[in-house]
Amino acid sequence: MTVQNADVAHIFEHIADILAIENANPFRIRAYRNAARTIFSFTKPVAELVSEHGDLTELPGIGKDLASKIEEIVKTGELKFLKRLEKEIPRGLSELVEIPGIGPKKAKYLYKKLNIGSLDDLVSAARQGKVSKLKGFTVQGEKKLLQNIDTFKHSDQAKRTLWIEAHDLALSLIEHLQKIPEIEQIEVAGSYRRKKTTVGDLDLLVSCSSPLKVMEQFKSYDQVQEVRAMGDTKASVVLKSNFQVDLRVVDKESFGAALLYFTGSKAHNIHLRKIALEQGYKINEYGIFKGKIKLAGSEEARIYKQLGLGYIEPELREDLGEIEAARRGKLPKLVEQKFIRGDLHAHTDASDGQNSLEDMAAEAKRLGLEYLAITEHSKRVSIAHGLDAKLLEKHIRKIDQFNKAQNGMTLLKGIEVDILVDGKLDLPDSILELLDVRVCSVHYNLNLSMEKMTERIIRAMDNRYFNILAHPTGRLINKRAPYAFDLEKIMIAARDRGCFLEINCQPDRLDLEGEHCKLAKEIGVKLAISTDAHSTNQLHNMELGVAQARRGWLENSDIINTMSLNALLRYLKR
DNA sequence: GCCGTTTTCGGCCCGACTGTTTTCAGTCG
Ligand SMILES: Nc1nc2c(ncn2[C@H]2C[C@H](O)[C@@H](COP(=O)(O)OP(=O)(O)OP(=O)(O)O)O2)c(=O)[nH]1
Ligand SMILES: [Mg+2]
Ligand SMILES: [Mg+2]
Ligand SMILES: [Zn+2]
Repeated sequence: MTVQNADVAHIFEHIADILAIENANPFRIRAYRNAARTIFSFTKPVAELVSEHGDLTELPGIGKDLASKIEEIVKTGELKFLKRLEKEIPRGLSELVEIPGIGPKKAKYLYKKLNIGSLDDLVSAARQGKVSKLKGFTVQGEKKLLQNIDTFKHSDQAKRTLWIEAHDLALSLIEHLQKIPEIEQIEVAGSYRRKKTTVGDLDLLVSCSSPLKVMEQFKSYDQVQEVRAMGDTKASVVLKSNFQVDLRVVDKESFGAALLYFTGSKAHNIHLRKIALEQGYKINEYGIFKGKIKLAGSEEARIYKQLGLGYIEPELREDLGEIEAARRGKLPKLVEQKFIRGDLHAHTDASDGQNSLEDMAAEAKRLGLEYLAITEHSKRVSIAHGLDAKLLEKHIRKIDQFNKAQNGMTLLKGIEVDILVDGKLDLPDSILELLDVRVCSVHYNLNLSMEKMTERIIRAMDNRYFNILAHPTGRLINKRAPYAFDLEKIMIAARDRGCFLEINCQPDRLDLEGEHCKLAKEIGVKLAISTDAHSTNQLHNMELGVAQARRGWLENSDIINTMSLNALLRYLKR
């Protein structure tokens, strides 16, 4: 198995943790964290770059030293430098800093004083009351520590919360807070606002003339389990679900600056603040300042403007080139929900959907769409009552019948046809030919080698009736990793054959997601944003996919379902 | 450890909350 970017990133993060415990230069530590972030979000495998003798130092934050370390990791699968560090600091010690309230200094202190080298060591020391006797700890703190360790052990740290679940919670929290009439503005910031597929917590920002009231109301939310911190302007609670919510309250003159700060990302903030310094300004969550004079603060856009930058949409704020683009006036004009004219992947009760064809069409029309493709499963997916050729013919007639009635909404004759293990499609060309659009997907035999899976999909694309590759990576967030295949090769093959890839809008798929979209744009393959709705409600998920497209810098022209129906049908012909 | 149309050395974002720190370090956002 070749070394993945995520593996390299994890090694650098681990090094940063150890160096922090060793009290190394904080900027050296940051350099490792920055490099980890850069590599993690780099769209191409660094292993590939190494084998092609590419120049790793062209990546931001990667210099000579880190480049050679990456090369060593890719070539040997390990890093001598890390081995050396691990001899000095036990591996378990970096677990400690995962516990809220324990940072590198306390971890080192516990190690020095009590020889605590792992979470288990810490638990037994705390149970014996040894921790509370140390300087900087209390009996109460010791109790809380044991609780925090317990919840940590019982939660899956790898699991972040789906954006859509955070969304429901956010609505409920907002409703609760808005009972305070003095509240002027309220916004959910953080990764939620940047529309990441998953979030680590919720970050709420409020402007209000009486902050104390807001803090009290926040604390009284009935799901609050624990108050982590509670000050004059800032509070942090953990809910019964072990989900953290942060609240920041500012006055309205600072709302824009605070929104900018709280939306992040952290890397975006640091980069903006660095530019501000270079221009003789200072940015904090209260505004942008020249000396003591506040130049702006109530609106985000005015802060960007003061720096000579165009407004940067939240979805782009990852410090992945958006600030440079803004400076050069080269920001993309991102695709928007209102430009989406149709949906190319939906199911009805003819296979495993919940609603009738008529209901789905009516809802799509209500949502302002011009066309909706009905794409039932094919026969291989028997648990979903996939259609065989005969049933599909019946289905085709039904759609023709529907369209005759001129409903102000055109249904497209489609199919979600399975890509079989040998790369053949699950239905004969003679029937595929009769359709307007064919969505093709892999549902079975997921454990092929990378080469076999890539070959399988490309062979399927060789079929001239192949239009759109559905949920291309096959991952299910928090449940199933993407199957092994070469996404870049697939994108190139699709582009060269006039095929397209999907941004599947199901909340636990979001497949492709933002970073993949960026790669698609670089390669030049166009995408379809499709809900894969199995009910009328799920037709509303379009905006989740649009958000991912936006995170990937995509514009209207990168998305085929921004086209009019006639243009699209011509475009699909191969 | 990285980086550079003000620099190849000397900077590297900025502030809130907590605890016992009597003047600030640690942790976190
Ligand atoms: N300037 C500055 N801002 C920060 C720093 N850490 C966090 N922030 C800002 C930017 C973050 O997006 C925002 C919220 O912090 P979070 O820890 O909740 O991160 P975020 O929501 O981006 O990701 P998440 O999904 O919650 O892990 O606070 C920092 O060290 N400096
Ligand atoms: Mg957050
Ligand atoms: Mg947060
Ligand atoms: Zn489907």
